[in-house]
Amino acid sequence: MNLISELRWRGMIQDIKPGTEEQLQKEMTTAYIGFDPTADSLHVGNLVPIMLLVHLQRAGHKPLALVGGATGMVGDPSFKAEERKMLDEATLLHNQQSIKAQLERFLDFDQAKPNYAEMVNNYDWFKGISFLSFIRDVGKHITVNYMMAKDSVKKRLEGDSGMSFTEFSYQMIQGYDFYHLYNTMNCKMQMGGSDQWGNIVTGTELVRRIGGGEAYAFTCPLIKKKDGTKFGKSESGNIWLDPAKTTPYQFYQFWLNADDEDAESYIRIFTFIDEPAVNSLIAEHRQDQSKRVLQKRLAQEVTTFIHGEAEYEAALKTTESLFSKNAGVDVLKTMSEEQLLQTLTGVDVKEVPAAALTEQKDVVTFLAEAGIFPSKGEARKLIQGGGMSMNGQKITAVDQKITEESLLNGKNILFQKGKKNYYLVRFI
RNA sequence: GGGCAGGUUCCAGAGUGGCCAAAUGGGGCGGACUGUAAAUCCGCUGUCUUUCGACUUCACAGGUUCGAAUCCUGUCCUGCCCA
Repeated sequence: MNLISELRWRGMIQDIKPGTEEQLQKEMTTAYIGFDPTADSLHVGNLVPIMLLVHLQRAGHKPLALVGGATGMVGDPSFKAEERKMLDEATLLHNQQSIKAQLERFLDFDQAKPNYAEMVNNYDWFKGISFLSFIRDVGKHITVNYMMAKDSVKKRLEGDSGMSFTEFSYQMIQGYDFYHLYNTMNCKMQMGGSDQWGNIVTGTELVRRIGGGEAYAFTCPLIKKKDGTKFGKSESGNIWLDPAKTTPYQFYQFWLNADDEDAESYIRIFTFIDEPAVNSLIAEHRQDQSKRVLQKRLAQEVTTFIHGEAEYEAALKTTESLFSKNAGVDVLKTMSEEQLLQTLTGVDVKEVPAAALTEQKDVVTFLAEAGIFPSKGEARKLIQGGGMSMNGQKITAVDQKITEESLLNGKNILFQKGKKNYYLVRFI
């Protein structure tokens, strides 16, 4: 399958340099995408670049994942309102290693394959370059006028917070990455989100002006939610790929909660389901949206891709027991503690000393001490707002006591904060 | 280096001596409705606190005043213009 036409029907092509498609058809092409080491795990926002690399490799080309050790020290100003805080070197190093470990699970690094994936870190080549040699050998080839004409830069120039020279330099640094990879690894193509287009084109310009070579690129539209809010966040923050940060159950829930409209584009972007199958799923979805056919399939595919089959099954089981109408909490009551814990895999567990039971604490104090709320004030506020349930029953009084009678099966209490946040309290 | 305009709570943005924990909008959270959706409506949104209230905030440091986000002095930072 032709990579570009595959990505095109999925709605994953925004800008594309002329000749890119021809290049891909002509020969096995090496292409790269950069990842920012801003945290020690990738999150769902990074999923699009990952998908691009996977598609690339499946189409027989060679993917490079670049971890931005150097660029991470500078910070991309593209379309951001303000300069971001800098990370220290130790943190960056730690983050790079964690990200590398994650990426290794999605791409095929088997060197026996002609198009095996590779990982590079731009810090490796930047650490040896002096400022003087850089501005002389590289800076010479790009005019400031050219750099300032970029939309990403213009926005900051027009804003009222200014832009430091450090940030302004960013596109040169990233551009040089491309040039470097072109020279050392015969990498002829770069991909990225559409906010990267400006930076990417600076790279192709450097390849052309310094080396006289031809480089290609395309970008993927940024994922937007229908309501315009940022993709990849939930009430509790980022959705991480690291199961220690976001449990597979929570991860599954994130996708299951996709908006009806968004689900139609997500299923194309975040799964590998082929076009006819996607079309029939969408048709089925439109017939009766309340069944959430798309969301369920989407959540299944993505969870399986990231966490594996077994974790998906567990997440599904947890979801069914917590949200299904006919099962619900009543079923949980009949379970042993072991069954309960197994059923509720991925739900936040809070451990509380068993002594707390005999002290007849009121819910507010109890919840604050159990760590479900940061303070009594917040616990009270939410309870008064009617947003807190215990074992499936709404808590109506702030002075309700927690005693042994509150126990679900003699051992635990299941709390529900808001509509979708569950906490299992275990007494130890 | 000179001139001008600014720095307010998550964001935008009012407030220019007491009625200010600070309008309004956005965002976030919660509730009702529903399909664990969207739209709509309602509530909460500095921290702690059962109520009263206490404490910390309007760039930073001092000062004037019974009382300052608001006035004065200095410092730092930003934008625009000039050099």
